[in-house]
Amino acid sequence: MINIADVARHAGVSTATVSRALSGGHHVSPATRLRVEASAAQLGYVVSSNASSLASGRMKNIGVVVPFLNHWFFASVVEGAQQALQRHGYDLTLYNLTGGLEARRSVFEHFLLRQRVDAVIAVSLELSENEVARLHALDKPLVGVGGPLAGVRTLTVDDLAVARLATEHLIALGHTRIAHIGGDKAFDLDFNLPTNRRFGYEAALAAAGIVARRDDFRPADFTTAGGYQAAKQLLGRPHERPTAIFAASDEMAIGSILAARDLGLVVPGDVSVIGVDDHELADFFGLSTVAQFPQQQGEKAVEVLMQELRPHPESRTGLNINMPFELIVRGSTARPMV
Amino acid sequence: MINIADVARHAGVSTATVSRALSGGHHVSPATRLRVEASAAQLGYVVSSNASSLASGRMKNIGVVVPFLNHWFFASVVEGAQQALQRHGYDLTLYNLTGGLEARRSVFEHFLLRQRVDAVIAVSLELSENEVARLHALDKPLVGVGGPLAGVRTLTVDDLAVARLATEHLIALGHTRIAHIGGDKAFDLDFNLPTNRRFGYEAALAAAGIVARRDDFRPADFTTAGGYQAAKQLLGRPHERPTAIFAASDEMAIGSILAARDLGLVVPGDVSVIGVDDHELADFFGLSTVAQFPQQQGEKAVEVLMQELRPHPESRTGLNINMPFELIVRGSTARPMV
DNA sequence: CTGAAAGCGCTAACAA
DNA sequence: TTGTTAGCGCTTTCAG
Repeated sequence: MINIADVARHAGVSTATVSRALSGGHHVSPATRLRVEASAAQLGYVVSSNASSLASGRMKNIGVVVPFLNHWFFASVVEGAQQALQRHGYDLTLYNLTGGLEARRSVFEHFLLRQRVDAVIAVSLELSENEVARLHALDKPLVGVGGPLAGVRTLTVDDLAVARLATEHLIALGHTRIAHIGGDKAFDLDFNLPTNRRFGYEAALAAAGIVARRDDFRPADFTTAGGYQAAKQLLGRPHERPTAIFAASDEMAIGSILAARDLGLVVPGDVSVIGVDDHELADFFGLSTVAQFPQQQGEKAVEVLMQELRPHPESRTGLNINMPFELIVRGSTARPMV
Repeated sequence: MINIADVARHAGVSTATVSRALSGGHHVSPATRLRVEASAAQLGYVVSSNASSLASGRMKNIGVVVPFLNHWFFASVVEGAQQALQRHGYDLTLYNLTGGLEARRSVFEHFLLRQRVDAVIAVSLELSENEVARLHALDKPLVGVGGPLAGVRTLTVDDLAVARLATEHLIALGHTRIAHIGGDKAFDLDFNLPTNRRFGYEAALAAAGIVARRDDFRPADFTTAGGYQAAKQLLGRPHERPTAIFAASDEMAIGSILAARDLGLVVPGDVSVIGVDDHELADFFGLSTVAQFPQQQGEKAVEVLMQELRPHPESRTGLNINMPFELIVRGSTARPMV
């Protein structure tokens, strides 16, 4: 392995100059910088990140923690973050908490603290105060994606507004019997997104002077199968069948479409269906939805972090950063038949 | 930050002893080991991985390279690898090549060579000889998942056998008009899996004395939408409609099921459909399939690597390691109606 | 603008 | 079994 001394010798300068020339290039004359760069390239020199980190305290590596990876949303966030980091010359070290409580503890007690990362991005994770405190104690910037995390800079979409928008779309089309498939309690524990979306739905109804019937809400588990089952119950009722369903995720919305079909109902003729996410299958199913952009969220998280990692964090944004969302109307929503 | 010297002082031993006690614990008396461990715990000491790596040459970190993350199969492999690595006390640094050629070069020229990783796992990636050579030159073990990579230890499922098994299942049920939806040329570039699966299909037919009709094969892009379109073509033919479809992925198989339904055909009454993967939606759609176990593949890749990373690699397995697969029969396949 | 030299925190000979 | 000590390769004052 060829090291900084080799380059210094080859370029006829000191190792200090090589270091300076290769990192930022401040306080080095253009001429020598060029010479050093040429030597480095010629010799195929690559800095040893360990030595560099040890000496400088910068790791050029950030930790990303996700609950699981095996899910469209999380995978997209990570992918976005990875690409953004790569542009900045950073590595991404991935931790996923699928392994349960033990894995979680081990991540926080050993891995994140090994001084491997400059900062941490926590995706859809409700960190305990203890966990947050630990990170803060180490002076490691932390940004959250999609939770609300006490005292932590977090990127969130306004779930209430998202749900309101979706519901308003249905109301504007003329629907008055609008059911909602939301998350069950298990999901509320880790991020109270289901509750927020339900509130948004109810707020939109209320604003339109519609009273939400209690049995027009059904909890499910955010999967296609869960949405299917919930929709079957909703649509199979002999009386007062809803003419529209707002599902809190596209996967549940797709389940609803399939449930409607299996009951012989036509979408959107008999039931309109709208979801949230703009999942990769949404287009195929012609599903109207409120898109959120997970990849972009990952990228943005990185930008925020880079900001914070700079010596003098200028223009720090507020603690809560609102991410965009957008109504996408496809074929699954239409005016109700009279 | 509290360091090894602090622990040494607290435990009344030298830093060398602390180092030994905390890593493996060889050549240390049980008594002092206990004492050191107690001190470390009490002080909240965590080794600086940089210093440790710099001194030892071991990074305790492995690089995983995937073409994209945003896909069930890759995400599952990574998840499996991550969990296995965590058990071994290793970190996982993720590289994805979604960014195109430039990103790819940058990964290989800078990131992987920064001496950050002890080894590399390449998932479904056709590495160039140059790229492989580079890694070998650095003495970095490399294991592939799901390609065949020249000169590299690779985990593969026998795609030919997988396809044969699926097709044989249909033949055994009595089908003779069996269509195949495979991958198009674009996919063959990166891993010639589509070709292998097609060969397996043809081999099974040939063994049963069935001649494969040319127009019973349709290429698609491994997505649900692609499978849907291909199946529409296959099933919409006025004459000699196939009674069964073998799709090279579950997503295409699901597309086929939906296409059949839209044509008013009943699955499996009018058409049987079988896929490959055991995708998370397979169960929901009652899809018969040949399961492969991506998570397990990720774990296995780690085991192989750990083996190789040990001082004296015992019992090295062959270059090609066959991964298991399994026929799972659900409701989408049945005897053809006579 | 450039060089000399002191660490960064740990591991691994080597000695004891 | 334990301690001493010389690096690992780089960054960063501090001089010049």
